[in-house]
Amino acid sequence: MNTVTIRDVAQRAGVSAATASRVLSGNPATSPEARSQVEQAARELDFRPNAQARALRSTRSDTVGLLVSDVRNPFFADLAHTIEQSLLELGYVTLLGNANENRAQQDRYLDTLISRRVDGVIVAPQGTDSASIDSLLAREVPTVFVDRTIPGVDVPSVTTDSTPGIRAAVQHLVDLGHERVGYVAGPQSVSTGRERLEAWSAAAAELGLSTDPELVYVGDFQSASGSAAVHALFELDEPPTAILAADSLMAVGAIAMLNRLGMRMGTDVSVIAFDDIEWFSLLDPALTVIAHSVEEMGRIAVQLLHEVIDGSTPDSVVLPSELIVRESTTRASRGSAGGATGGSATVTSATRETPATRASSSPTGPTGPTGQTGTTTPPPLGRN
Amino acid sequence: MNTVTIRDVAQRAGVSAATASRVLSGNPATSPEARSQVEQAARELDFRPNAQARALRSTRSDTVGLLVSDVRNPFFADLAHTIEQSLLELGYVTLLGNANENRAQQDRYLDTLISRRVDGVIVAPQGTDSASIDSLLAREVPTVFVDRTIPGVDVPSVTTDSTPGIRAAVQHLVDLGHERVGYVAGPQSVSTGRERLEAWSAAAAELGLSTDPELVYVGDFQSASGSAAVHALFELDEPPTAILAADSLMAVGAIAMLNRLGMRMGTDVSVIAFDDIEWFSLLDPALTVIAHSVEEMGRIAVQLLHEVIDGSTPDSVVLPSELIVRESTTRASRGSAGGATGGSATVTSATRETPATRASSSPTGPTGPTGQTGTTTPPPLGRN
DNA sequence: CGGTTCCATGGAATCGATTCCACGACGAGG
DNA sequence: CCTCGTCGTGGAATCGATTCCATGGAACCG
Repeated sequence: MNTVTIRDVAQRAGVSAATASRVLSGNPATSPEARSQVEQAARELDFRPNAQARALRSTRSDTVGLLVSDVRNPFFADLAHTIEQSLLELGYVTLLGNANENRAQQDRYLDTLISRRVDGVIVAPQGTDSASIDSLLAREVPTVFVDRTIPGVDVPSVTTDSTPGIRAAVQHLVDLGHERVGYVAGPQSVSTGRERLEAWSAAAAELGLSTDPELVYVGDFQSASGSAAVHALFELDEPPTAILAADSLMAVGAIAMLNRLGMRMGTDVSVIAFDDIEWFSLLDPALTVIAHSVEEMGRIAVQLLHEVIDGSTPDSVVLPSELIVRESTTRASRGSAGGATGGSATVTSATRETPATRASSSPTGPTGPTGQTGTTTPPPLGRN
Repeated sequence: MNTVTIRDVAQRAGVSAATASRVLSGNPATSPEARSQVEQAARELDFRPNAQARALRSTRSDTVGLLVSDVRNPFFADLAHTIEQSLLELGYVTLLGNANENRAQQDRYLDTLISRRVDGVIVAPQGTDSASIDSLLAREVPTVFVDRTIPGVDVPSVTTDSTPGIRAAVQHLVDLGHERVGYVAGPQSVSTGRERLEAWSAAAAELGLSTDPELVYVGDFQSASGSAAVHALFELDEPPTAILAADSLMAVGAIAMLNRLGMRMGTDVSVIAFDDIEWFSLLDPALTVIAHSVEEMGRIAVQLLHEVIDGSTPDSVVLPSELIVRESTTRASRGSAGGATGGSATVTSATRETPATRASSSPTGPTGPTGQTGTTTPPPLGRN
């Protein structure tokens, strides 16, 4: 590895290393001649400052660590993308790590982030406690939680309030005459898994769905568990007439298993997924979903981190969720009688989602606090 | 930021910094007492070595840069995932960057990777030339190309030979009676975009599809261009009866536009996509695709980089592609007469993909060289 | 015209871990 | 008993950029 140091640049420019450094870092205390000489020398030598040496001395690395649960989950891929873009605008480079929905791997990654002295960390945390997260906080590394939280750990966060979306979904299913609905829950070691299950249970009890515990299957946010859930739910004596999955990957697994079992989504079984993914509207029938804005979440996470790095302690933000009704939810069918879905191809494509089909959940006022420390009014939920 | 240095550890252990360093880096020239003392002190102080200082002195950062074109593209998300996991096993941390299918952003990222003195770089390169890539090579930074190459730049690479898959796809469409097929090409500034278009043109000419240039629409590997392509293709006087899209995102865009135009995939128009994505088989009808193994590609990329870092210059590897026939391709329909696809739901799900439906492309011998420097026999194509 | 301020500059210290080199102690072999 | 080799150890140099501090010259003011 050929290596050009600032001393080489200084020598070629006929100045000292100190002056060269000042020129290259934009320090105003430099003469025009020195400036042009150094800049030319740096260009000629294709000089790239050693970021390690710089960080060592100046205790800034201009690097932010981002730890997501699973890049292959489209929700986190989108999130990683917006966060990375926002950080780039602020001059930070992103060190992206993948926890694989696995606490050991999360901790391994956090340890290297600490070693690298990143300027800040954005985490979608696993589990309920973690030695590495404690370490992070003990060292006062600026940290922000995104999508998920850890109870009792006081860190600014951006999360989604799942309640309005789930409540609207339950209401929608009740309106369609469903009584037994299967719920494919996320892991109870993760805050979103717990909150969504609670919201589900509360809404089901209040709005009159069956609260039979057999109708709840606890998965792990990965697609295989969605398949397992559907398999289990349809072996019950009284199988459900609809399914609600707590994330997109489990929804994918669930739909795959429905197909395998020869059941037609929208006709035989209604399906709702949490998380709106671009291609969910391409399925036939198009999937009814509970949506929340990934872009918003990513932007706000970066903004919060920026404030934490600047020394303030911003309030946590809770974003709303909303139900988007498409075609995968229809009137409850007794036995396997066909539902009321569109039959011919042309009708199907004519009834695709329009703005009017959205049952939005009170997008005006702030959503209630969900155990967060401080809660500011959420910005309006925009779709890219 | 509380900071514990190796001197603090040494002092607490009653030894010098040199000895502490030796203990912590596993140097055998240490006494058992020193070892236990230092280890205990390090544990008590929760010492994390400053990776910057270490890298500065030892000229190793144990970090590899990975530059993909777009994390939101499921193909690259999967690729990033396998590469990251493989690198982790070798003790490297991955610095993931996103070029956004944009050369300026790619170069910006490569510059910071050079500054950080990463031990190696894995790139899916944009464009046909790049000052930053030249810089990389001039500095002799170990580099490997993945999925794509840059002509004339001699760097080990793992790529897919698109030819057999595309040829099989064309043959399949010819067998179904199609004559006019729309091809949604990738950007011609990217090697895969060029190679796939060439393979397409050659196969079309040879096997008897129309070579009308109006049937080729050049997109940019992102979904909006797939939509635009379909929009344009179906305004032709003689529209195509089938569509082949050169990547998954453009296929998504194309399908969305077909739906919007009220055309039913599989019935009115046959569709084939390059890249097999998990949920493509969930579409109804399930999508016929040209597949290649992401896991293989990721693993091999890491292995190549490992060899380059060790000082050898491994041969490039070319992986095969194969056609997987599902339900989105049916006999050519004249006008809008219905095709021969399954009508009832039960039949549809009964005819889902089985191993027997795969028309594999000579998986035994090595595929011919496609302009690569050296080409080794590709390993067998396994699916997770 | 003398003294003060301002400014560009270079020398040297610094960040924290690694590593070269020298030193003392101890055991073995002559 | 002396010497040589081995081994654990500490001091100091090192990596490369930044930054504190001192310096000398120019400009400015009374």
